[in-house]
Amino acid sequence: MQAVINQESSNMPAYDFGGIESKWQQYWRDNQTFRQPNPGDEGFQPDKPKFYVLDMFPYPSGAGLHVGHPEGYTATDIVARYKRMKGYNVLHPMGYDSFGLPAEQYAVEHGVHPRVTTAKNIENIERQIKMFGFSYDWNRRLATTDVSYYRWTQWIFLQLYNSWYDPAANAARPVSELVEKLAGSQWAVDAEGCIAPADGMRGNIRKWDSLSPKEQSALIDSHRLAYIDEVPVNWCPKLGTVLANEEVTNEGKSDRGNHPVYRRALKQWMLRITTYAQRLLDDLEKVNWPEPIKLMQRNWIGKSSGAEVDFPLQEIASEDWFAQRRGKPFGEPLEGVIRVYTTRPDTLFGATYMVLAPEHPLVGRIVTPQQRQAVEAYVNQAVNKSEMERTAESKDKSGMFTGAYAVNPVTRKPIPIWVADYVMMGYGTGAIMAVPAHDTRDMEFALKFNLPVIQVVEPPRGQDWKGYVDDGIAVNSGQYDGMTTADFKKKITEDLAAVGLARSATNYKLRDWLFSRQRYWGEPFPTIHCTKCGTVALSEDELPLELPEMEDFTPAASDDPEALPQPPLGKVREWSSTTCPSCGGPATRELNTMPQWAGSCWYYLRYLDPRNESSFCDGKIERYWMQASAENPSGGVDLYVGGAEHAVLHLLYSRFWHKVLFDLGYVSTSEPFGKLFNQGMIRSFAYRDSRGVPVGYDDVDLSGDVPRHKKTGETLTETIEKMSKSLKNVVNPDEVISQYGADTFRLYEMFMGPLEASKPWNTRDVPGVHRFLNRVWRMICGDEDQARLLADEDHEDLDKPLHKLIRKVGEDIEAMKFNTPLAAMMEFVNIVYRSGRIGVSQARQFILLLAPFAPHICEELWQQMGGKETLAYEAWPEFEADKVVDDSVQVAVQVNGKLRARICIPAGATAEQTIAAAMADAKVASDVAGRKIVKEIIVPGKLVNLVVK
RNA sequence: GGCCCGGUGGCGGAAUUGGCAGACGCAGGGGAUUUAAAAUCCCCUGAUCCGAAAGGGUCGUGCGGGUUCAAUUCCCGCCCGGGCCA
Repeated sequence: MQAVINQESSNMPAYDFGGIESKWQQYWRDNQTFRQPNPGDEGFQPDKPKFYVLDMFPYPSGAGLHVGHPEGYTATDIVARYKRMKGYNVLHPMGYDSFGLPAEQYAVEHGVHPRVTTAKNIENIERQIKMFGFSYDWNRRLATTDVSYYRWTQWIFLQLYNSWYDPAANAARPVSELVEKLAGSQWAVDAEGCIAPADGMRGNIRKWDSLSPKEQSALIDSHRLAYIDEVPVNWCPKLGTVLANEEVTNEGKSDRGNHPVYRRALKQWMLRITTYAQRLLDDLEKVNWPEPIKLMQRNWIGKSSGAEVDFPLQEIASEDWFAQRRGKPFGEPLEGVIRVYTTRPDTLFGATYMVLAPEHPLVGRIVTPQQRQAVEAYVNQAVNKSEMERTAESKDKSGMFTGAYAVNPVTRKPIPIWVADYVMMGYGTGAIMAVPAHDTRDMEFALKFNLPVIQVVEPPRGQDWKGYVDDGIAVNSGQYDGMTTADFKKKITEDLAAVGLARSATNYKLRDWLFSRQRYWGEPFPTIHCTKCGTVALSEDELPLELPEMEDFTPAASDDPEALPQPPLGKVREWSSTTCPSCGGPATRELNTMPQWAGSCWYYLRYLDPRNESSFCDGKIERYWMQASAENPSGGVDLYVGGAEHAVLHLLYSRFWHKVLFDLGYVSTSEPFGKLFNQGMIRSFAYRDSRGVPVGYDDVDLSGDVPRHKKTGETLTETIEKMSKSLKNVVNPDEVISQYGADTFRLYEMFMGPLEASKPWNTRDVPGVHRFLNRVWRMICGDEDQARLLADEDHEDLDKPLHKLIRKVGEDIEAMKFNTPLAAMMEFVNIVYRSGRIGVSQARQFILLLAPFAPHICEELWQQMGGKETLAYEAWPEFEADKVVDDSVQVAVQVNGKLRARICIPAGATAEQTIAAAMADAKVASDVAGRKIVKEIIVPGKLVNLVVK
């Protein structure tokens, strides 16, 4: 070891980041440094604890990587490298979310097959990712477009299709179990088609064997977790596809391309995520996620509780009718009854009219002849509107009187029934009681159509009751006057339930998941449609169902809103026409494909066992990598890092699939991601001229006190914005790396600020961290001008700073703080420079601390100091407890809260000694002189505050 | 409109969560080295006032109040920016 210190040969070259980075990247590749064996593989070390650290995999767009991607990837890489040095088996994979609409759109526009453009984009983005030297186990690489991957996506779809949600087990169960129960008569079907244990049933029961085969299969289909339904969807003729609500803008245009979107009822595959609403909500308690993300998921699931209340139509609402309801069960609504869902049953006395959703089946039945024409016209235009257009509170309310009346079950007064598009068929029962006095939208509607407004809630003093929507005290509510909102809700629900007019009910905003796209570039559904047998699923051994080759895969785009959807797959006749696996007759394949979310729903599981051909993932391997630990009590991925833009959809869909797989026994944890961390967005400076036209960086002169246009000299405005091509403020990682190297890039992104914060990229600051790496290099190697500071013997003065640094860096990485340990390492290097030397063993420890952040330079310096192989598996340095405490401490002395002096006293000084030392200070003494000390506050080792009068 | 984040020097940010505000870095200034420049090394750098200087006073974490010996941190009200949901 001593031999490496040779002051004679201090003519080392300067820090050559380019050479060092390619050298070590090649070393890692050649030596398979980051290959992580699975349990059962050769070289697997079962005695080590495990750590699964995952990045949200990128969509390989044509534009390649932007600076936001490597921010999260660097953070996870630091954690992965740190954990390896701490003795963990670390799973750290990377892959590509390569299906989806953008890939196809790109391919459509450029006239190249999506497979070709996708492969090219993956190649490019992988080249970019590899420049950063991340310690991924590239053997586990996957892409959602790989046939060997999507065959298992199809397989999971089959599991969904072949399962139903058993309310008794509160879990998904195989459909075969359901059929068994029905066939064995333990379970039966009631009049409304609900399936339940037969012995608890009342009313008309239908037995399984009394049903025709068609009825049987319809009954089963209506319980599958994947089912076909005719639902109003966002149909975009121009893109030739339906879009999810979140793919439609507030203006009712397509998120991509800004084309008009129409509401249209289409037969679509749906996933019954709503059956999991409660568990998706409850299990948020188990996971270590940022609270705002949990809150967003809770809001999205949107649980509310209230009551369902029946309002009879005026013509049937006799005293007899009400009397007959008494004591009767509150089953499906009877003929002539409008059932509403309300979260505010306490405002029933203020319900002055009712509103049906335009799609409500009763609309056509109750409308009076005089009103029929107007109502039908209204309904026809309303169903074309998007949900966004209909629900926006700012939107002018519209509606139409049906001519019919219902009777308010508590006041027994007739109230008019309207139809209006601000009521959604998909929420609650599709009908509401309107209480204009205490509901914002009902109030707007009542004002517009001149409907009565009755106060039933008394707000706290000083507030206007009109439009008061919060809790208060009941008024104008007969015997209930004076009750608080909470008590009233409970009481009236009970009272109405007793007379057969209401029941308490829970509602979720969450809708079932629309799972079809009229596109080519997605996973084909492993199902066929047979005229005789209906929808039939392929069996598992028929997978994968590969996408057929196609020349012209463009969807049939049209400007005609009435145009029928024509999925591109329909053009491939030889593929689409097939035979029914059930009856052998002619059949067609499902022509829709799955949405992009499908592939990203479960990729974290495939990484565990990516080459398995007989299963999506081996159970033993899954149990090892997903097992719970003290730091990760829920189990699952130990650390998942990505942008907050996936807070709701991807993370909710993944959790849903994972729970289904859990219920069916395919995975061992109920939650996929134990710990989630959201990185902030990296934005950058954008410059605009006086007309507001964006100006690119090449044309901006920043040398003066204000930014100016280089050519015209015009003063420019500077803002911080999301990077986008149109703003000309995109920073390209390739350029930064070629100029400063990957280590500098990694350091800069970590040094910018907290990972979770949104922060501006400022290219001006990049040389700062580069300078730091140069200083580290020269500290150990020196260069032409400067001798190294490395010495054989340890420098005692560095002991305490080094051990404090070891503690700090470890603690901060554990806490996902990456900017502060770098600041601390800079301080340490500054100390070394000032003190003039560092011992080689001290330098080795320092390099190990820096290695997760800047791995290439550290590998090189490690080798320079005698390391024979990679430092990736060197033990993380341990700090010594006695070396992180100071002998003496500086204590601030305040008089009446104002800083007056700083004194240096031995650590562990008593209160008396501290006060004495403080009083001994001339400044303090003169300040206190002649005044009475009323109070002495002592914070040991930190501060003394003398309160004097 | 509701909910959730955030607002600290010229800039990015730090502050053990109630205990010395401004670590570290950028930008700026000074010095050393150099024929010179770059690079490098060392020092200074919140504002303001007093002082020739050493030094010292006052103000200061979006704004206004409050709690406390002590508030960037806790409470109330407002302003601004961002996100999510309407």
